[in-house]
Amino acid sequence: MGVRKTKAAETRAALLDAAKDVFAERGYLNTKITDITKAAGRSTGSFYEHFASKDELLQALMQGMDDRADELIAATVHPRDHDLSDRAQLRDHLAATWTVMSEHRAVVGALFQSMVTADPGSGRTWASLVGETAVWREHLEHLREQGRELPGDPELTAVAMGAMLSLLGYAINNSPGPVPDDDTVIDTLTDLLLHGLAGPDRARR
Amino acid sequence: MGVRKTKAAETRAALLDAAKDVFAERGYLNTKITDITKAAGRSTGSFYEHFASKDELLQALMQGMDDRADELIAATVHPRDHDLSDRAQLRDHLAATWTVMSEHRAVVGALFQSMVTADPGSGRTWASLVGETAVWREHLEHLREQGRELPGDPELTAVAMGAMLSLLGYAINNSPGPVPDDDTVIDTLTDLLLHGLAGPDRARR
DNA sequence: GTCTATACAACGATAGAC
DNA sequence: GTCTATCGTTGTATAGAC
Repeated sequence: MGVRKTKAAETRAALLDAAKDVFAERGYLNTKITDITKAAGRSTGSFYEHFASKDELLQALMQGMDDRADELIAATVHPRDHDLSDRAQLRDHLAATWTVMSEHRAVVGALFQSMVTADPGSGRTWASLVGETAVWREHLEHLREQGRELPGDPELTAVAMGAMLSLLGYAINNSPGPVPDDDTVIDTLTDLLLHGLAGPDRARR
Repeated sequence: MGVRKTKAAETRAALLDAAKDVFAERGYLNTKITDITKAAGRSTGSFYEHFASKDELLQALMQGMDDRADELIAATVHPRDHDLSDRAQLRDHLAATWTVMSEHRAVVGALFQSMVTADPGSGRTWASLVGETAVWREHLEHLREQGRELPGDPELTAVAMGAMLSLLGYAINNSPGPVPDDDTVIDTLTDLLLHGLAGPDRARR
C-alpha cells in the first residue's frame, strides 16, 4: 500500500475513532460534523473526502461492528441444534447480544438514535427489530415445528425479546447512576424469558 | 370566563391539537415550530405566546395524557391485591399500558423520541423507564415479600418489562406494513411474561 | 393576542489554494 | 488529500404594527 493511501486511511480511521468517542459523549443526534473533525484533529473539508454525510459514517461504523459481531456469534453460539427453551442455550444467546451491545455501546447507541428518529411512516424500527432477531425467530420456528407450544407467533415473540434487550441495554449503557451489573441483568432476563413471572414451579402449585 | 381568555385558550388548544397530528406524521424531532403553527392555522409569533419551546408544548401534551391515563388505570385495574403472576391480572396491566400507548401514540411517540435523544449522560431513559414501571415494581416487591421466587430484582424486572412494551409499542405503532393486532400482541406478551419460552408445562416434562 | 417581517445563530456543504 | 474561508439554507426567536 502506498504512502498516499496510507495517509488517507489514517484520516478515515481517525474520523471513525473520534466519532465513536463523541457519539458516546453527546449522542449521535447532538453531534455535529465539526465536533467529529475537531476531535479527530482534522478539518471540515477533509471529512467530506471520506464520507458524504454523518449518516454514511455511521453506516461504516456499523459495518465494522457487524463484522466482529458475526465472528463472536458464529464462534460462540450455534451448536447445530439450538433450543431457546434450554436455559444454557438461551443464556448464551442473550449474553452474546448483551456483550456486543456493551462493547460497542457508542455505535449501538448511535444506531438506536438513528432508528428512532427515522420517519414514523418508514417502519424502520419494526424492520430493524425483525432483522436483529431473525436468528431467534428461526430457533423459535424450529421449536414450534417440533410440536412445542410457544407464547405466540415466533416473529412477534422474537421481536418482543429484541425490544426488551435493545431498550434495556440502551437505558443501562447510558445511565450514570448505580445500575445492575451485566451478569445480574443476563441472569434476570434469562429467567424472565425462560419461565416468566410465575417461575418454573408453577405447575406444582 | 371572558372572551379574551376563551380565544387564547382556543389557540392554545389548536396548537396542541395540530402538534399531535404533525408529530404523528413526521415525528417529534423532525417537526419544526412552523409546521405546528401552519397546521393550526396560526402564526409563528403566536406560538411563543403560549409555549416557550417545542419541548414545553410536549410537556403539556404529556400532562393531558397522564391525566386520562391515571383515570383509566385507577378505574380499570387495581383490586387491592395485585398478583402479576395471575394471568388475568397480568393481562389487565399489560392491556392497560398497551391501550394507552395506542390511543396516544402521537404523544407517546414524541416522548419516546425526546427520551432517546436526551444527553446520554443524563440517564433519562433509565429514569423514565423506572418511573413508568413503578407500579409493576411495587407489585413484584409485594410478591417477593410473600416468599415468591422471582426472576430477579423487582425494579430490574419491571424495567425490563417496560422496555419490552415501550419499544415494541413504538415499533408497531409506527409500522406501515402488516403487523399483529392488539389482542394478539397482548396475549403473546402475557404468555411470554407469565411462563416464558418454556411454557407452563415445563415442570411436567 | 395575533399577525408580518426580520434579525440572528447554527450547520451543512463547497470552492479554491497549497 | 488536506486545509481555510465562505456561501446558502434552515429554523428559532423577537420586534413592532394592529
